Amino acid sequence: MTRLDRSSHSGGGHGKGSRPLNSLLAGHRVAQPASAPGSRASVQDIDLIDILWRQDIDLGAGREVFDYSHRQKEQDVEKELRDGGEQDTWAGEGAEALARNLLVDGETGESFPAQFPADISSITEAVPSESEPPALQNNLLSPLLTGTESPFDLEQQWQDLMSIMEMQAMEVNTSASEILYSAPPGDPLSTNYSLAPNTPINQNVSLHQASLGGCSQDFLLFSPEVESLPVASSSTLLPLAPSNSTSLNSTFGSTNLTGLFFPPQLNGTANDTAGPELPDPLGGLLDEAMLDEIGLMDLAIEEGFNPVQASQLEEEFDSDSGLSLDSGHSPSSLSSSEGSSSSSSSSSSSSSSASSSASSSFSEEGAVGYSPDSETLDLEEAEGAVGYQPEYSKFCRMSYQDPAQLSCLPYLEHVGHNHTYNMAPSALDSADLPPPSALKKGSKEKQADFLDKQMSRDEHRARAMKIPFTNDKIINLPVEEFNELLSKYQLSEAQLSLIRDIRRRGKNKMAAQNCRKRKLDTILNLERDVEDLQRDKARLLREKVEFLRSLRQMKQEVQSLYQEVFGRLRDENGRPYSPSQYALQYAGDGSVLLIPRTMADQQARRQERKPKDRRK
DNA sequence: CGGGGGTGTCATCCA
DNA sequence: CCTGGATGACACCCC
Repeated sequence: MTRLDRSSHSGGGHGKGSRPLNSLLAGHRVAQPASAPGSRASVQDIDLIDILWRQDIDLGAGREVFDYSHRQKEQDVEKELRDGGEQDTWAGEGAEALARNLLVDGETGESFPAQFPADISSITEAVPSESEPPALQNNLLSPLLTGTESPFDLEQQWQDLMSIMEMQAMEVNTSASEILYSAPPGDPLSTNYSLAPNTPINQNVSLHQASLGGCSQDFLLFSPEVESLPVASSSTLLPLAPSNSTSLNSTFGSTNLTGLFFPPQLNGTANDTAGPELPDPLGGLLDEAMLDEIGLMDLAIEEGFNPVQASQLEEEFDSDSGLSLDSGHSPSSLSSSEGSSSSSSSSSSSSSSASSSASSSFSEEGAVGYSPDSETLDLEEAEGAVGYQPEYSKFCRMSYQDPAQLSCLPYLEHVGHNHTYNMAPSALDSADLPPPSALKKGSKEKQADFLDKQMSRDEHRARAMKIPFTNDKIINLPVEEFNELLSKYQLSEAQLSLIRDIRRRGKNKMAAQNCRKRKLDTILNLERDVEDLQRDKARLLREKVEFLRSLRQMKQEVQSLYQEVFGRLRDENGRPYSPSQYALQYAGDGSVLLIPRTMADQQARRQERKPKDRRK
């Protein structure tokens, strides 16, 4: 059994023990599709990770740090969406953003609409007309939408949105696209959303503009400076008089907003052509829309997320406390390498290969090392070698690989893979049987030939030099016993030298095997670590999206409240206030003030400049 | 035939 | 100094 597992030496099996490892590695790096059963990272997972990559880019971390074949795959997918073959996706994103009137921050790699400043002004100032419902909406709603958010938060949201959008765009080409665009039935955005799966970026543009535009006013309500505001006059501070608010409700009802989110003019080009007469009147609303979209995206993410994997993630998040733990799973983890040779258990739990698990079986470790190579089949030595193996187990140190397991079936070990190159011609000539071509096809000769092929170089040499004991012993005996053994025989200098070489080579051979195995395990551990980190990232992203969603919900509630309050306000004549001329401000002491728009805008601008100055 | 993976070996460092 | 483990580098083999 174990010997079959550890048939890496055999030509036919060609490393059954190690092949899976490499296949795994290859699968992660290049060949295997991410959704292949053997692959642990699904497309969705990778996409999520990509989102976080982008955030890393925002923070200045180069994506190439994490770049793997995932990126390759993603690029392939994106190539279907894009004409250009950008090397890097976010470079491509930047190009695309430019194409859609976006500017890309060269420092952060972040995209933002080129006309963003204009939008702010247009939103805050260019909509005085009361007869313009969208403007009213904007003026009404925008203060509430991002009042608690700094521009940075908004840009973060923007980044999230972009990332998620891109992910969506990618997944349009995948089977998950249906899932992605199946929004909850209750969500009013779902219809619009599902209608434009192929133009997410355009939506992004408008949304972003809207969000940033709305941001400029959002300080009104929650401005900490409200108290210090030279409130125009007592006349502007009006009692909140309940009255009919039908017009406002019909105009500003959040349920109606959805229809405004994705009209044709919201596409980037449409915005350009729309001109000043469409000064993004939906700014505030679109901020909301963006949040809605984020929520949708979140849903998309969550649904697009491989459910199995998601649940897996949940479990693993709970169970995985960190990389160290994970690496602990692995027997031959980096930390274990120091003591790996002294403890069989250190390699027993190896996740990876059959060979490692086989090596954990101590009973089979008997002749760790060289013995299996052939001596056990040496007719002259077979008895001694076989009989001796158990003893070896006492003395031999454990190794990752235990060639000993092959000792019982050495023919499996060396079928078709005899490293007799470099062999000294003299030794070969003197030791070898006549070349196969010279042999008749008798069964005995066949067997001899076969056995001969099983012999390693050193065995041939040992036989040629008439070494009176097995290479197994030479290699695996402890020093004392080894010397004792040597002393028992009258050996020539050449023989002694060969024996020493055999011993050295044999030990080095095992060491090399261990070394390679360890290296492989290290790589696997690192890959696992990477996967864990990716999962962590995905989890964090999901949490973030969740937070954004709840934030959006809160904003919606505040917005509704704002509408409700504002809609009930009446002036001295009993008429409702125009949202374009008045705005509510939330004072720090909990009171709500009604102030003229102009004042509110000024204050908003003041608020806006402050962080900018601070940045400078 | 060339490349990739596995293996053995050598040289070297180090404990 | 000897022994042996670890490892990079190289050569070879097999597929």
